[in-house]
Amino acid sequence: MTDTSDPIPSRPLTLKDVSEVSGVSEMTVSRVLRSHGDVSDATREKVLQAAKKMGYVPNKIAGALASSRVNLVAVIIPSLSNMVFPEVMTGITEVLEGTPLQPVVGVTNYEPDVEESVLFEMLSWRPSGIIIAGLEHTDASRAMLEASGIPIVEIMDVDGRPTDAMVGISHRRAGREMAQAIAKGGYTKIGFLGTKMPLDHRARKRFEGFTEALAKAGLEVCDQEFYEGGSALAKGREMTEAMLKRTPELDFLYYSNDMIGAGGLLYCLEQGLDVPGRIGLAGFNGVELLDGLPRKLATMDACRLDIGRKAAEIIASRVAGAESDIPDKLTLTPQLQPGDTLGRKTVFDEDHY
Amino acid sequence: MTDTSDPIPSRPLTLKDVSEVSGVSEMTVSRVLRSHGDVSDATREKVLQAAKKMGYVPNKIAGALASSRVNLVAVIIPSLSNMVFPEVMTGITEVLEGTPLQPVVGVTNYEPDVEESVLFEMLSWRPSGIIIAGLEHTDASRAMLEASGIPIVEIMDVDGRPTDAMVGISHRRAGREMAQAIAKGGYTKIGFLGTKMPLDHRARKRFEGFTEALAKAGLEVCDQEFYEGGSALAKGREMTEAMLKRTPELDFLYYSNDMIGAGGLLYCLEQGLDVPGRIGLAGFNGVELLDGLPRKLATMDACRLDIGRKAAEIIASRVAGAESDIPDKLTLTPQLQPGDTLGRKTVFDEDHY
DNA sequence: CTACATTATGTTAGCGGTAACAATTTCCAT
DNA sequence: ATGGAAATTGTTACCGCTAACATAATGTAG
Repeated sequence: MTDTSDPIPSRPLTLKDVSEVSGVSEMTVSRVLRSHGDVSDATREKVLQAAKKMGYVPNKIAGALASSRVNLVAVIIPSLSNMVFPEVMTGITEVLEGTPLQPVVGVTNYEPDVEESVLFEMLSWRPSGIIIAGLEHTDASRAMLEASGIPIVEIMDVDGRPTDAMVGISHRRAGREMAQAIAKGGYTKIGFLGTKMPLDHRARKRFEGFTEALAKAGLEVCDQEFYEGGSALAKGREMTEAMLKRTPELDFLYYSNDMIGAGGLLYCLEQGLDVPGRIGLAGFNGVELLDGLPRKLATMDACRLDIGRKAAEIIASRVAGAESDIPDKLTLTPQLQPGDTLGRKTVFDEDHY
Repeated sequence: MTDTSDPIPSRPLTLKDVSEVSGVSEMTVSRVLRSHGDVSDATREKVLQAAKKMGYVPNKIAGALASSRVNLVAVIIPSLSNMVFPEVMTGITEVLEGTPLQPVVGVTNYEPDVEESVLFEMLSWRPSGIIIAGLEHTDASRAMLEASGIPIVEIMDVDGRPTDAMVGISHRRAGREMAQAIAKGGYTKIGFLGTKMPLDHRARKRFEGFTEALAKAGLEVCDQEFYEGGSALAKGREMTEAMLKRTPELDFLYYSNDMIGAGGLLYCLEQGLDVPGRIGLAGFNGVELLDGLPRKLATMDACRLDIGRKAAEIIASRVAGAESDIPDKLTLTPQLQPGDTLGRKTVFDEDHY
């Protein structure tokens, strides 16, 4: 496709090269390539052809420096390996595709220090906006965010004070609602299974809301267990087994995410336990994986797609300068999906378990 | 942390600002901040303190332009939402963390046109290297890759000719080996379930290798079904049901990925089918999810972590200029993991199922 | 056919850093 | 002292592109 007749193969092409070939000034080439300003059809064609034939790729670094405009949006998230953030990314990408903006992802592994350095790294590219997970950051990170002077959207969580804009759900409330549903279901001996939480603030807040609402209903968490690393599905299975052996009287298990919940569900079904009669189960997130399970695990959708979309919309509208109609602080409301594992209704007969 | 006494809040700080505050030239500040060249301890301290206190964040755009060095590695992959690419990313990140390089991800959704534009976009930032999934690209993409003059590693697949370097497994061979194992297991009526393949070349190649080796064994695929979108686990379940109803005599199902395979496995177990006696099952990828399933699905590890690692190592060593000992074309060899669903052996008694 | 708006192109001066080299200063061995 | 190497700091000229302004070409109303 590209012209291979060029005797000097290497040095990347510049505007000048294109301008020489097409016989106009660099500025005109620049205008054509950015479709900015008036250029006659004739020259436009000439330039486009030349650029294409030569295989010219503009240097955004130079462009960004000259125009101090960088169409990148930094997205800083804790992890890519659970199913939640990829879906947020999908939402972001979806919206940003309709704009000149482009997401750039940084991953922190839930570590504040890593977040700090990733943030620094990203800011040094002078992005047009930042989408960052969570409301908890190191002092230095917070200072950088504030000093950056660009739109910032903190996502996932709304239990706290954002630096700028915020889109998410209340994990405290999510925990509370689940606790209420459990209490209403008549369960009394409740176990909790989750990730080691010191760094996962959302999981922690759900747990706090959960215990708080349980307490209001005169209940408490009778047993709990935490894990780290490994296959979440297998962990859910193992932990459930361990917990039920240790505390057989439990009649409800609340999992901090759907994956370990699914593992627990599979375990309980294999054991022939009556779910949700003998024991109820619930997870959190609403991952689509659940659709394929033998029985539908109770869960609460974390609104991941929407969070991504709204966050991107806020950034996009701020960058476009338009007075946005999207509120700065947006609280989405997850719906509790009782599925087949919460509430002591009879199990349908057509079920094979 | 940062000094809030500054009366002019906005305009991002530059080297000059730092140089004025610390009373040395911009160049010296630059040297300190890059720990490059000789600077006396006294000035170094002075500069570092000033920079920190002011909250200075260097402008990499300017730096990159001036030095024509950009420590970014473009990583172009088809998707983030299945479990395979995040793991590749993990491998890449792991290795790159020990270098000044930073990965930047672009997602193509398996669409060649999107790949082309993502590639263009990325190249316009003049990255130091490219890691890109697959060997199939549009002519224009290929031309850009060749013209870029930077190290390129095409990953996942080795069945074809790379532009530059290549790390992956032979999907044809993976398909063949699975077919051979199935034939050896004495299965004869084989069904195939997979994604709609026109765009997923790796899945296609596995399928080709699979049918080819089956043919050699005098066998053929009796029934096949393809899906698109939705929850893979649920799809696997549905497709399996549909296929077994349509073609009940099937005694083996080969799935193009573990997720739908897992769905199929769950379905078969629910139906009380004797697995792997009455029917054998196998997937592909070796996702850790399988560890939590009631029975271990036969699969073949796609070496994702290693692919990511090796690809990153190749880029890193090329960028460092060192004559690398890593070969340019690297073929990893996935191991067939028969699990509990391939081979008509008895299921172990200590198993709970 | 002038006069003035309109459109099309070119020129100049940076954007904020860094390479390369120049100019100091410091430190020793002589 | 003293010359010269080593260490430290500064100066200059870009990197490749774009904003802003200048200029040239074209159109068009009076």
